[in-house]
Amino acid sequence: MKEKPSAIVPVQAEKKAESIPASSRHDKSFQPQAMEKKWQEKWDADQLYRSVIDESKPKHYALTMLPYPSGDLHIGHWYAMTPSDARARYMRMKGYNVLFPMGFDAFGLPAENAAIKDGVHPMKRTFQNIERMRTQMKTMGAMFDWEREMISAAPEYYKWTEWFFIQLYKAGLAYRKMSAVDWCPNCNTTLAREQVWGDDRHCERCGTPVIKKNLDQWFFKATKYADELLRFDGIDWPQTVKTLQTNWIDRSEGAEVQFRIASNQLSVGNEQLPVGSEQLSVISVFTTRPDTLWGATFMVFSPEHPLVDVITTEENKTAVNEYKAQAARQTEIQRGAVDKEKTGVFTGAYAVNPVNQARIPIWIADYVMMSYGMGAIMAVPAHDERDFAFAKKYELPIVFVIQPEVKDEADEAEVNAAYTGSGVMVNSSQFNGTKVNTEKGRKNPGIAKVLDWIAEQGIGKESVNYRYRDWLISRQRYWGAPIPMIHCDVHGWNPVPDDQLPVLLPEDVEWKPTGESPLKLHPTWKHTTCPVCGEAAVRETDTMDTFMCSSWYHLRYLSPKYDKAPFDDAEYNYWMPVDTYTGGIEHATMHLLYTRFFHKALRDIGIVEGNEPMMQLRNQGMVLGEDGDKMSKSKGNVIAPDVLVNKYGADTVRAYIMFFARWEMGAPWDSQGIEGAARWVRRVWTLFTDPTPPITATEETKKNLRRRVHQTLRKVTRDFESFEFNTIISSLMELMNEMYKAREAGAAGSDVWKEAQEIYLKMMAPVTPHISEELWAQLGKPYSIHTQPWPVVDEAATKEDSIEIPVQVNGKVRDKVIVPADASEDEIRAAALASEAVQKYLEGRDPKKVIVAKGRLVSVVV
RNA sequence: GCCGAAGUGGCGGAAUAGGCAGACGCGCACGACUCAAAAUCGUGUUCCCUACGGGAAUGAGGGUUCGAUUCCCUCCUUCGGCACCA
Repeated sequence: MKEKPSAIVPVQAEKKAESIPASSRHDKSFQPQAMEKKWQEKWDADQLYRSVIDESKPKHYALTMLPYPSGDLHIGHWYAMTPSDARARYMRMKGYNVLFPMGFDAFGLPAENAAIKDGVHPMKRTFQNIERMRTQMKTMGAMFDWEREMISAAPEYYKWTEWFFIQLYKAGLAYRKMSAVDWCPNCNTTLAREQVWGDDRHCERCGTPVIKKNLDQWFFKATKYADELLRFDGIDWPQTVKTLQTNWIDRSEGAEVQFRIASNQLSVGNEQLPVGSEQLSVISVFTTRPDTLWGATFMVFSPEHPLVDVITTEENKTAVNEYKAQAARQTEIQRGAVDKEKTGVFTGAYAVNPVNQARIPIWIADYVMMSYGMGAIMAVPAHDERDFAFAKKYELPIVFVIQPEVKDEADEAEVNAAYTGSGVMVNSSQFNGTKVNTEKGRKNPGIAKVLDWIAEQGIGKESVNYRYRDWLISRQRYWGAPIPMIHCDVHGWNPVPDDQLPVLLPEDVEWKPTGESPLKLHPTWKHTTCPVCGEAAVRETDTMDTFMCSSWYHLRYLSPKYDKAPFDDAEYNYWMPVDTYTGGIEHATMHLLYTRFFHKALRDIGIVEGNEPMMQLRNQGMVLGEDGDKMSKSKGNVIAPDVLVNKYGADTVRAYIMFFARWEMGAPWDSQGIEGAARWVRRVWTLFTDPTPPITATEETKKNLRRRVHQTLRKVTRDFESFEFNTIISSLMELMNEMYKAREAGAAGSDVWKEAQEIYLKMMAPVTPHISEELWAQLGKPYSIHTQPWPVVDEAATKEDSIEIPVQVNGKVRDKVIVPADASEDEIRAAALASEAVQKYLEGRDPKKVIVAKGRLVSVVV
């Protein structure tokens, strides 16, 4: 056995390898960096990737999620963009007029935080970063049409972001409300519900746990579209995204039931009733189990419920206030801990169960959340585990109203736990004997009957509740699109008139680490006049969530310089909707849900058409560091694409990105693995550029080569259609190996060889656009390969003459027989049974059964 | 707890319709070239066995089938989402 080399040796070896540029190691004629630059400049000069309306061709709008201009292009950007580019290029060759634009999601916190640190204005920094990233992006050799670039932080863009806000406001879809909202103490701003993540409820951007604050904020009425957002008709989106959105919206069917507060308990000795208390005698609760109403033996209010103070009796005030204070001190995480023991206190008040007039006590407990449903519940301890635990602890009555059909179980259940299974209703007056199953809503016969009855009696109604909340738009930050609203003491809130748009961000702002928005602190900016009366008024100083900017950017690409409207109708009519959208799945319940909502809102306003903005969605995975961890500067495992491009050229980086993992899965980066892609690109170069030996190949060799070419074309075409990029590259590698063999056999230079070369370069062109263009030119073909039609499979050529068929005996492969491809079942059977190996295993016995899977396999059973 | 995705060699991964498991590549080993190394080219490379030949193997166990990575059931692990949601 060989010893492993000592530690010194590999270090030296590495050093040596590093010092020689990979590209010049063996083949002086292959200089990818210079060659790539040459073609990029030519494509640019020729406007090869300009996409303009062409009614003679079918259109294809390919969109990949736009980046935030952080300042440096990351390998993750390459991973997202270059396969999307390859797909767009493939569609172009298929005959589509393809739009594949790129832009920048340029508002956002990092630039503002950096400004607070070093005083550099976010505008300056952002546009510098964009310059740099655009230059870096151009090294990818992607077919981006830079004439259509949009930058969300540019006034000519955010003018229309503001305009859209006003359209939503005018349509009644934007409103202002005081409520308890999520606040990130690090980012010093509120966040939308979707932007709070994980068990510890942290900020999606910076990871800091959020807190609750009561603030007056702007919201979009996204919940109006909850039901429609649950439907994905006519769109080809990954099931995982649809599931994530469905779970996020979390529709639950049930009933709203009204309980009267027992009047003698109402606010004893309280002279001044607060606003809204005239309706106090009735309180609504949401329940998914109206069939268990007869088992509601108490009510529980959330400690924050506004009516708690009103209903609490004098003798219970101290305990209630103490409990409220203690609940307020706890974070939502502490309160949300599932295994926490239930606690609560009695308010002294009673409610009346509307179905049986039972007088039931009202408690407060922190297991009831103000943020869901009505902030109050009817408690049915017999049939709800949480209510059961609570009732046991505080010795509240437990009345079973659903009886399992098997009696024994019932007896046992009554003692130990709540019963949540199916059965028949009992103790429920006229409903006794009604069957109940475990379905939700009307599908459950018990629930359906009770729903009808409570509606008749006027004590409740069928109702649907969602976890989904309206979209909180306000951000207390400078670097975003201003919310174009003006407040006047007399006329309230009014939109900025259209002719005053955009409301520009002031440039002369001071950066103070106080956490307050510089817009608020600016001495003059917010002072303006009321659009209604012309008197002094103030501007809204909050800006918009940047997800607002990205909700419509796909529309701005259509006509980024258009100044009469957010987009030009002619462009819209030709290009929309987006045909293929690619990007990360982390946006499933954020951007991808916001943009669907936004589109539906615009549709109802009459600005856009159709029910969905993006017809097909595909998600790529993530490139991890070589250590398998998420890439981060602090871990030092970041892979820089620029370094790779300098070493290998863009084609190799593109090819490796498409090859090394299943695109939708992602995988850890492998610095050695990229050598394989580099080798492939170089070997293709060598194959095409080495002098051609004389043609000596047999007809059979040529026929076999042609067969492989067309089989590969069929496979590559199919894989492009289905986004299976890794097998595109492996198929191309295989065909290259075959071509080397065919060359060895003297096929080079033949007509079949020339066809193989042509098809090979065309298949390669979407993946490695530069070398394909170069070799295409060297073959003397007309410029450009990227405008060539995708080759057509010659099905006849793909047919095999003879096939090798494995023969199994009792499930194990024992031999392989070669038969003509068109052999009949009988012929295949005969050939298989004639095999010596098979005869050996038969040992003279007759086979019990012989199964012939035509063209595939023979299975002999003894 | 609920919902979803995924478990295949040393590694990334492949396997149209239930039909030869491990394509392609990395790595490794050996050989050619070289004074030598790198690069390049060639050969081999799932594991086990006294290696001719045979056996086992796609997270584990069971089932359906002539035949299961693929279909069904139970379980385990990892990742992601949601969660006292009424």
